[in-house]
Amino acid sequence: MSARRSAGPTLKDVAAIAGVSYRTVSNVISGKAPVSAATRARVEAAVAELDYRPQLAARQLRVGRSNLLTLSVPFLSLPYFAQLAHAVVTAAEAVGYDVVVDETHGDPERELRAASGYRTLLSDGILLSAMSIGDEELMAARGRTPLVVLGERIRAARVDRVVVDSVTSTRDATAHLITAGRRTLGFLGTVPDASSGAAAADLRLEGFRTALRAAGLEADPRHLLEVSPWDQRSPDGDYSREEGHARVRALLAGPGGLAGLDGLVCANDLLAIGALRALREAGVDVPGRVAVVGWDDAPESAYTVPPLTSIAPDLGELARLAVASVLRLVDDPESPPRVEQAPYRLVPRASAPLIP
Amino acid sequence: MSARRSAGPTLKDVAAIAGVSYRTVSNVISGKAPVSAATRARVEAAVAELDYRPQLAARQLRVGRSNLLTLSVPFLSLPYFAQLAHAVVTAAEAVGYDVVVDETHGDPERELRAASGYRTLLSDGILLSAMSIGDEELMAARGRTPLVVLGERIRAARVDRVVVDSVTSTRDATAHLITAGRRTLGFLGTVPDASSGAAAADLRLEGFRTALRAAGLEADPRHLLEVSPWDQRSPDGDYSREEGHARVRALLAGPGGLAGLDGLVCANDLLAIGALRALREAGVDVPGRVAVVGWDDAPESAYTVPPLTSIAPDLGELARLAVASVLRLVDDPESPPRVEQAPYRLVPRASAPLIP
DNA sequence: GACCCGGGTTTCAACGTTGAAATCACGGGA
DNA sequence: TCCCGTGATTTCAACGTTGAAACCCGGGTC
Repeated sequence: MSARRSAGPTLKDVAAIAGVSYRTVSNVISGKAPVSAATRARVEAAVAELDYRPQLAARQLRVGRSNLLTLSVPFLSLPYFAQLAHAVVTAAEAVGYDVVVDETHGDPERELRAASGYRTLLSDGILLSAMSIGDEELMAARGRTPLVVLGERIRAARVDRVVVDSVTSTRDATAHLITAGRRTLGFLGTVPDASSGAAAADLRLEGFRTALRAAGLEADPRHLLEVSPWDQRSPDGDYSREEGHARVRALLAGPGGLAGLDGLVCANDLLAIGALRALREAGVDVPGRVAVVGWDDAPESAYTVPPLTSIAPDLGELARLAVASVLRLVDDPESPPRVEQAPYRLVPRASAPLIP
Repeated sequence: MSARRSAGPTLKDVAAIAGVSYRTVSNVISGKAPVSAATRARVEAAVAELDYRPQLAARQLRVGRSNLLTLSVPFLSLPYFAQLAHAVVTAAEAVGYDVVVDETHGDPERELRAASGYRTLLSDGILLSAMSIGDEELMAARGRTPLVVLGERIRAARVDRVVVDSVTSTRDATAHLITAGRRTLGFLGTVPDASSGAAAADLRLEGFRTALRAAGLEADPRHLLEVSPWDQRSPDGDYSREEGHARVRALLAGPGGLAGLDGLVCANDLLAIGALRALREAGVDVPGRVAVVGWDDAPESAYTVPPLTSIAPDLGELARLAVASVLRLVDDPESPPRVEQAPYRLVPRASAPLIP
């Protein structure tokens, strides 16, 4: 026997029981038109009896809205994106929207498909956290669905974006180390090829350099630690704890060892957590000998040994701005693109105390 | 000026350009009916020219499927649920489904709403990870939408479930400590009120006790550490690092102190991570004096100090089983409910070595 | 040469909802 | 008494797609 379509009562079924036209039932449910108290009561009873639920597909077909947003991120399993997803779901819910989560695994093809709205045809808007694709590709691939880009990888002026300023935030983090008296600073997380790598990392490196310049310092090239190129098969990408661990261990094992390094700025918290482990394994005191700062303020960063000083982006605000932006585009597709900034703050912890 | 509906070309638009009936365009796209090579080419050209995308709402209305599943979890920001969401999205994608993520915050009302399918009317099935509601409530609230429950909180026979065996897994973890020579064991994560608390925690406690009994041991009641009741406002629930930290600190500060405790089984990794911090702060050597095991194998657990021994549920398999179950229900709503088990394994790390 | 077959294509209707406009009931004002 | 207005309700059509069935046409078959 073939599986029948799951029936489900319709407006007409409810109407039949309540003894009214199905349009009246619709009126009761939507509240758009006035309905007498008596009929309203009858209709509501019938709705309850049948456990009627409006069929969103039909409604969407009629009104052209699905009240669904798509959030596209590389990996939901990374703390940053998990937090982001949490924030976006919360922000969307506050305005009556649900969120479809799409994972791109950092695959350029999947990111393009996400930008085009391919798998998500029924969503009213797309929030895309890009990791592999560039401006031109994005602009070429985007479809009619309103799109807001999260993060600084994309810099095209013609698309809406919500960002946290990587340059100034990392500058602040670096300045924090300098204020604490650190003079020989390193950066963990440079990327081999600027075009294929994560742009945010470049910007953070730029912020690092800006702070050094402002203090009249310069970084030893040996202290700019490059991470491995992106690997599709790795579930964690190249900004992982493993990568941080491996890079710092390599530095320690290298000819110069630490070579006087007394402060390490990491492109994100996971790298920093890996770095902490490598330093600990080598018996290097943190923060005594080397101070460490991260970027993300992952929940676990308050529980590392020592607790990690980090840049905490305001993801709640980021999500609210992003949702507001995309809904603005839904209302008015002609609305000119904007770039909005979400705030951040430096969270000082023991890995980089102000008094050394 | 009112915002116009975002137009978007339809089958008819494509048909007009290609010079065929719109039904033929549909045939080309669905591939259900044979189409000559010539017309296929013309249609495909027209599709490309207009950048046509089928309107899923209309398709869904017609065929009664949305190819959308809803995953409902308490908090996406907790590592376990983030990993779970990742696994579910991946498993769903493999069979052509997208996933809508719903966060309940552990709110019973929201869990019931999720079970009923209220906010997710257009999804073909629901995967619910319940935290607050019980069997009867769930059975009363569930609607027509196929539902699969994840986890052991719900024990009703009349609903499909996919679980990881909490009792035997925690028994294994406890036995691991006993094998390593630990004799005075404690459990972190008992819940004050069995009915309102997390059932998984009860089962894990049961597994803990089973292992003790099998070894002829008994737990000192002082070593059964109860966590605070669930608090809606806390973003992390009662199974948090903070809670683990606070409870173990309280034990250490109490009259008996550790009182000989040499092994601690934790209901999840976050509690264990908090416990590790409290022990470290008090100068208690782990694993020298106290061995610690967790449950979850959160990614960060490999990077704690010392690295945490943990039970690793196979979430990939869990997700695949869950998706398969719910799709089976979609195909055949009458299909009798099943309970399926996902495997787990013990991941030994330094916090609980076999040789003390 | 009439008939059938089947690939290719089209016509028709329906999925469940809502905007727009028509209809109805009723009471108050002229 | 008649008309109007307003609140309440209904009729009508349409959103874009697909299942079912009809249609068309050229090539065998007898």
